[in-house]
Amino acid sequence: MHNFRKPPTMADVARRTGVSPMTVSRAFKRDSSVSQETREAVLRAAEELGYVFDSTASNLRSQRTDFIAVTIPSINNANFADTVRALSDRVSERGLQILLGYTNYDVAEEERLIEQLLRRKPEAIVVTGGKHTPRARKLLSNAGIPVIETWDLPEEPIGHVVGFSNALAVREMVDHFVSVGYRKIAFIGGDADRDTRGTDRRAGFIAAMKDHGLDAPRLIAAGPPPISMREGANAMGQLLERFPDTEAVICVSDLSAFGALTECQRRGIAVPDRMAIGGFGDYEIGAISVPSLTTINAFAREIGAKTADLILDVLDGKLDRPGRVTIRPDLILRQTSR
Amino acid sequence: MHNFRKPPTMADVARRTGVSPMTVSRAFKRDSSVSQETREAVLRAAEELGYVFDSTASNLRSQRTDFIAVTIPSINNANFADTVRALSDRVSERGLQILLGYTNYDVAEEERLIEQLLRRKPEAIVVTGGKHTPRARKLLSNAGIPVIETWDLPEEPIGHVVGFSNALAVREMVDHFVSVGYRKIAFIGGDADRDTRGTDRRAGFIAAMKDHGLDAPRLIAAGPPPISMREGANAMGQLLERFPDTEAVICVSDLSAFGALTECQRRGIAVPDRMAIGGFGDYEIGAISVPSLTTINAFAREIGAKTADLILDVLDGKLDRPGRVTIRPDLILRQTSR
DNA sequence: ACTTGCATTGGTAACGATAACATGGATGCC
DNA sequence: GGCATCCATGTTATCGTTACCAATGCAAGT
Repeated sequence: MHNFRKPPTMADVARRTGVSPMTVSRAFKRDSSVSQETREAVLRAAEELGYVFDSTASNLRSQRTDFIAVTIPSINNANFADTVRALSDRVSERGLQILLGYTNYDVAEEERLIEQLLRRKPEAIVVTGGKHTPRARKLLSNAGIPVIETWDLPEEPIGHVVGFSNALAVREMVDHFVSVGYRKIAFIGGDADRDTRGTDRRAGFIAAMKDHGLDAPRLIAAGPPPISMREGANAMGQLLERFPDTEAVICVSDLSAFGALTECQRRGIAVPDRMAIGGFGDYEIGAISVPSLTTINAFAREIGAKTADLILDVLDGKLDRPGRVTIRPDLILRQTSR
Repeated sequence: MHNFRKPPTMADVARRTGVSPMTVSRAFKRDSSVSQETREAVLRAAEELGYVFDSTASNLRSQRTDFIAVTIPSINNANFADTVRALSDRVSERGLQILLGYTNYDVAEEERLIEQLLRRKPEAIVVTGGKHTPRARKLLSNAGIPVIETWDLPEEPIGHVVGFSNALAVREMVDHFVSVGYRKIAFIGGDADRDTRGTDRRAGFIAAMKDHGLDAPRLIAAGPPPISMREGANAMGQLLERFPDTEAVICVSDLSAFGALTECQRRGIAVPDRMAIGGFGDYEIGAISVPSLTTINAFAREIGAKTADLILDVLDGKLDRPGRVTIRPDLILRQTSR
């Protein structure tokens, strides 16, 4: 079963093929100049020996790992997964591989993760969000590789940015809700000090309400992020008890919005007639639930794709100053609201 | 912004601290013997210089990467994400890092991915499923590292196994459905030739039906995996048109089951009275939807945790023969069935 | 006093690929 | 024919860390 001999190296393959190790190295590269027959002979010998290319040596000597480091808050979130998938698909065409880590929505954890990832010497690093510890900022700035902040529009970006304003996106929903007559509007989100995007959305909500001359006392904190469906349901329960006259609620994500919807269904509260609901993120569930969810499409896949384009441009030297790609989220009106 | 000097190495830190590079190296390891004050001096000097440990050199020299390679069918699936998270949390305590790749439910893609991952010289490799191309099997066998197949119970495992029988799990649901009186039971799954776990579940369904003396002509193929909520809804539509007298349907996952449920809701079909629905995977949505979904808990997190335990045992030399950890999925009865 | 043992530190070589440069031979052009 | 050019391949040194072995100093034990 196990093979206890030392695994073969390029030197072994070279000896067997009757060429130099350098030629073997070239044969394993895409576009190096090796004759067709030599390459085939090398690859055949490699296959016979069971040779497996050793990236670790290549990484050290060439000072290239072909890693793109990525941090996301949670591995179990369809929005971030969409972004990573689009990013991964795009950069893998160019031989780059994603090195993924998750922060649990915690900037201290993010700092640890960033340090760990940078040790692996990635070609670029993509972080979700624009809020970081001072040390994390410093690590990123000094890393000497492209840094891309996503899912946010930081005022003082570290390097490149591909994102959108969470506050403005929610504002758009508030504007619409007010325009169709809702006044007593609530917000369901996470605890203020953890989920920075959620906090931005809440801030956007409050500011927008204010601009319409409306107070915003109906704020339900559903716990530390991520806010699950279950927590959304519980929050809706709280909301109905504390502010029974609420007409509409905006939730920090479609997941909590769906949970809130189910709570209404369990309590026999008509949606949207007695209670309107808005979500965020355009998750699949919002499109298919009955009633379907009014939500905001943040174009998760597009964020990933544009991030990939940006990285490739920078690595190709086609972009020498920080790029700033702004995504415009889209309000999607469905059955849970007028 | 960018720092164009060559980044500092251990030698630079050593010079600044007034010790040898070897001592710097030791100071960066957890349990190496360096005096407390030396370590602190080294770390201080490193911080001042902005030194970042270079894993690539370490990996080559020590022949250790501290990577655990993992392949999953899709990055956007809560079950696999749960497994990866549990695995990651557990092994990261020991300084190991997950190197993740996804196969798009395709064994050819899996083969490419496995080869790519093995080049990075991981300490162990975890694959989802027990079906692979012959070359992939060979690559894994010859890799000289622990191989763990998960989410399945292959008859001829390559190395270790942490999984369950997809066929038996579905059988349990069929047994229950029959015991409470359903006879005309359908199955909604993916196309037969791609999703191997889905195919196993379908096979388990057919076999179980047969054992009850029941035919199983009501098989809806909803397309290539993964089967989304939308596809589940479409499949339910097809089912209702082709087999209108169906009493119950078992879906390949909770996602398609929820989609099927919503289609019933749109068509005014009472669940479970006129149509019972069963899912698979115990996703959050199944617990919270109205009505809540009868499903099968495959213990995704436990698979990840036990895989981690197994890997750590093997790496510690505490396990010298292939391990086989069998998970027993659990039938969860909820409101979409009797 | 002398050995033994431990804790701490240092010197040297090596991990396995490839960047940089060099070379031999074929081909093209005037 | 002579010279430039290009293609395919070889030689040498090196990327930055750490395994391995050695050495020093000091405390404890006999």
